[in-house]
Amino acid sequence: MAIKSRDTSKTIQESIATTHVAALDVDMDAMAAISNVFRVSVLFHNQAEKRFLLQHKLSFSGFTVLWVLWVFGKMESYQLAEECGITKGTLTGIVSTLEKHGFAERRAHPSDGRRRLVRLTRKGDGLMKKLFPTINALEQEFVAGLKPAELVELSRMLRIILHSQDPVP
Amino acid sequence: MAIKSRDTSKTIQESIATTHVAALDVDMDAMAAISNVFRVSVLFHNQAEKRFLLQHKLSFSGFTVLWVLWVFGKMESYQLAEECGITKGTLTGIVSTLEKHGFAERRAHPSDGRRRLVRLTRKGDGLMKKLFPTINALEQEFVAGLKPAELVELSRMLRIILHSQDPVP
DNA sequence: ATCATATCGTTTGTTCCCTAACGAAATCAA
DNA sequence: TTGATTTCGTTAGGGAACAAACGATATGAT
Repeated sequence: MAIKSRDTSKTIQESIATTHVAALDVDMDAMAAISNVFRVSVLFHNQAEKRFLLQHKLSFSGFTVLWVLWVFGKMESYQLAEECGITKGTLTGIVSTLEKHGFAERRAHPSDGRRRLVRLTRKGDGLMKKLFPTINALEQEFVAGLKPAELVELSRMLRIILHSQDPVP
Repeated sequence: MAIKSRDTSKTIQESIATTHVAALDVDMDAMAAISNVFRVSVLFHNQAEKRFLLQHKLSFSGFTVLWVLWVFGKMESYQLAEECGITKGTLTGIVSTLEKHGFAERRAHPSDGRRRLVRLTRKGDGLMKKLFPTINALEQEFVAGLKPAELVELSRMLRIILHSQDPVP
């Protein structure tokens, strides 16, 4: 059985791309880093959907919305959209889908007739209790090849990127 | 003027999430790492689309297809889809959009009547020559807060994750 | 030569995602 | 109090994403 963990070689795609743009004035290291962030992101997204989410009629986006509701409790739509990183128009569709499957519900705001409150149903809460550890296990599986110190270092570097892109108020 | 680079503190979202799941048996470091990979990915995607791509009637996916065509030359559809990490059905739609805007074109395969060859038009090639350095500049902007050695280390760790998820043939 | 199977690109149907426009409700001004 | 503006959530339209099914073509076996 071949040992495949701790393989740090370039992927095929990375190698070909590197060769092709070698003549241009390009920062290869920056390109490699961002490209690999994308690949990990897409890979995790697909794995999570196929292995755990779709069998519950849940898209990754739907799971994200449920997760935010689970962590923050009931929320108003515009906050929820902000937190999930999507627009309010998109959120309307996702919450409608979640409502159709009985995972979330909309309520009227007690004092403001324009606003709606979104919250988990009992069914949605139960689903999250079951699903969250599963997703976390997948996260562990993804980073299993990294040493503990490396893992912390990875998060730290990503945070540097995130903070550097913070909108200046 | 506040110095905001090299900020390695947890984001607000990370803090709240951490507190909420503290009681559960959860690997916080794995959760933080994957979550932050996602945030960087979404952030870059949105910035690239809004600042450089949409003005050319190009989606991020469309740009990806164009990029692969630019690097690999003309390709058959099924290879192109594979390389872009999307399904062939999705690729049909994207190539149709690219064709509509004159960036790419479909040709018949010389010997196999089922296959199609996709390639850049002159207009598409010119667009990539202009766009690629711009995107690379955004990549540099994103990782500007990292020291050169850290940047290399970041790519290395992401590759470990990618290779660990390689499908076993 | 014929029939069965496999492969390739497209189409179909659902969901997601955005921007832009809209109606309802709240707020503010005069 | 009336009228204008702002702030909500929803809707509309287009592109993107997937799986599944569908023709057309190629290839294989008999």
